[in-house]
Amino acid sequence: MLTTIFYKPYFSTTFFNSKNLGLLMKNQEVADLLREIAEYLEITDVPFKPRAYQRAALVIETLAEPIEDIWKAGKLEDIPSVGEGIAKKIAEYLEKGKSAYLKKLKKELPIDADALLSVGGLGPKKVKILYKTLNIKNIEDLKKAAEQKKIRNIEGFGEKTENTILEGITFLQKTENRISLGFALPLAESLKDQLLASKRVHTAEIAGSLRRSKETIGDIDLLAASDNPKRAVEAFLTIAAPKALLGKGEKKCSVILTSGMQVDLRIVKREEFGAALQYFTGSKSHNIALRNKAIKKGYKLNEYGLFKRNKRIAGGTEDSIYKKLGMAFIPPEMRENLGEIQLAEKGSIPPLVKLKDIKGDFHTHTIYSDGRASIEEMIKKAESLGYSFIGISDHFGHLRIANAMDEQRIKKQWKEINAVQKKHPKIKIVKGAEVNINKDGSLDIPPAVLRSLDYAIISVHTNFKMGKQEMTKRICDAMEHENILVLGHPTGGMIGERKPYEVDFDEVVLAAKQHNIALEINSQSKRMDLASPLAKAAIEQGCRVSINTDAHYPDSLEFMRFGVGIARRAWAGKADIINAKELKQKS
DNA sequence: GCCGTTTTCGGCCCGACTGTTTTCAGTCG
Repeated sequence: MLTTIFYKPYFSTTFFNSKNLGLLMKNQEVADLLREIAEYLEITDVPFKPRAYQRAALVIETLAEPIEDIWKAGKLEDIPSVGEGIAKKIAEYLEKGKSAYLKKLKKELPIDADALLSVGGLGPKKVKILYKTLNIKNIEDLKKAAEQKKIRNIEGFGEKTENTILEGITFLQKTENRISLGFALPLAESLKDQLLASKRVHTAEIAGSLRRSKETIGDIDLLAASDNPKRAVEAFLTIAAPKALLGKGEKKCSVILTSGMQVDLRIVKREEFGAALQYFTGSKSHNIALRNKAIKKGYKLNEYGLFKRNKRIAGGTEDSIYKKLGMAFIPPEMRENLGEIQLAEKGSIPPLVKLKDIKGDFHTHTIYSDGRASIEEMIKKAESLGYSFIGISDHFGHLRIANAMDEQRIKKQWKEINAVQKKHPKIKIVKGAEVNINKDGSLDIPPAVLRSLDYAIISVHTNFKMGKQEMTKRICDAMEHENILVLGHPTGGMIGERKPYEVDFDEVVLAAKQHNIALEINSQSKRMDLASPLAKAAIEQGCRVSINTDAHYPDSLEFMRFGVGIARRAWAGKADIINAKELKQKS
């Protein structure tokens, strides 16, 4: 057995507190409830309350702690933007699973507010008028009225609005899903590069949730600086060749690409670029907090700059804005209003892991299982990325669909690895395997083979639908085995395809920490698993993380940057990432 | 309904674009 150790085993003698991280499902439910309340209040024209509910929803959605725990601890009102009134409604919902307040609102306004408001071009005011004049309560009513050309006759509405509504309804049925960062980023980069090449802009940058490296995004936000915005917009339209034009003006333009992706382009002047980039990177919550800081200092912050009275005092760069507000620069990935502003004010933004810190990749496949390239092709690519090591982790066991290896084939593979290693002495090739966790928590590999590996990645590929307790026990039992380095794609979700399995994530984190096993951030476009809120929670608990690509092709090794983005959203430093350090030989 | 190096009361992010107006309300991000 080649004894390579990857990081110093540590074992805390103090018992660490168990915080039930769960999968934060309830947080989303509560956020949805508050948002729905806000919608009804908005339509009934209640002043200021809607925004209060929306703010609270936004905060709860991004909490890394289960709302049930906060409630049980009697600390709901400690959550920013949650006061007495909203705390009571949350408590009632968590206790009874429903809200009397929402029920009352729905009784007073018996319409499907959520659905109607999700139609593009329809806001609270129009929904209310449609209900009052045509008794439109849901999408079916709306569609019928539009098709019968009844809407155009309402005062304040017209033919165009009616058509927009009809288009909005069809669009609604088609686009439910958010797109993975892995698919959206290359597309956005290509648009940006072409825009730059057109020479119609001085500079261009990707903004929005994409720049914040969010695992999934709703649309692409592009920002460009130009002295001739009109020509820049024209150039963009030629490049994007959109299927639909949602809006076009002097300074901005919104389109739907043939892929169904929405792209928003905004053009600003050169001296405004930093302020605009800051503004359009968001998040909304971060920006509102930042703007309030500006107001308190007697400034005004908008997408054109930071102003004292009417004089611009910053705005050319993002850095200049944060500086003038008395803060350290905040990396885009951290801008979620989760405490980063307070850290920046103290000047203690932690150094986040960078792509260039990554020394190797532990999760890769070759033609020995379901990969599409030879060992040497993968090694060459890894070398070109400047890696000092690469782990080959083809499937082992009985996983037919992945062409998993048996004992004979893995021995053949080791021979080939040894030969390739000789040809490529600069990069260390480590012999791993990805092993399926059986339904009962055993591993689909003989103990002797497991021991002879340099390391194993264990992961769930079968029997996704089992009870939470059963799944938790299955995974935790599997982690008891020796020679395991990584728990692969720990929640099993596939973006747009499959929900994560049910598991008590806190227990998984505890077991991983206890057995010195790293949790994976799998950078495959479809996986992005762990996602950043869970990765952040795991790291806060002292768990290590391994950022891997699960590459099945040489070029897929470049997915690493998506995983690094997620890790940065999780506030991970170099020390939290096991493959951001060199391999160490044991004795 | 929330919040406070202006405040326990009186504020609440703000600018672009669209469509329907004929100077602006509504929507969006």
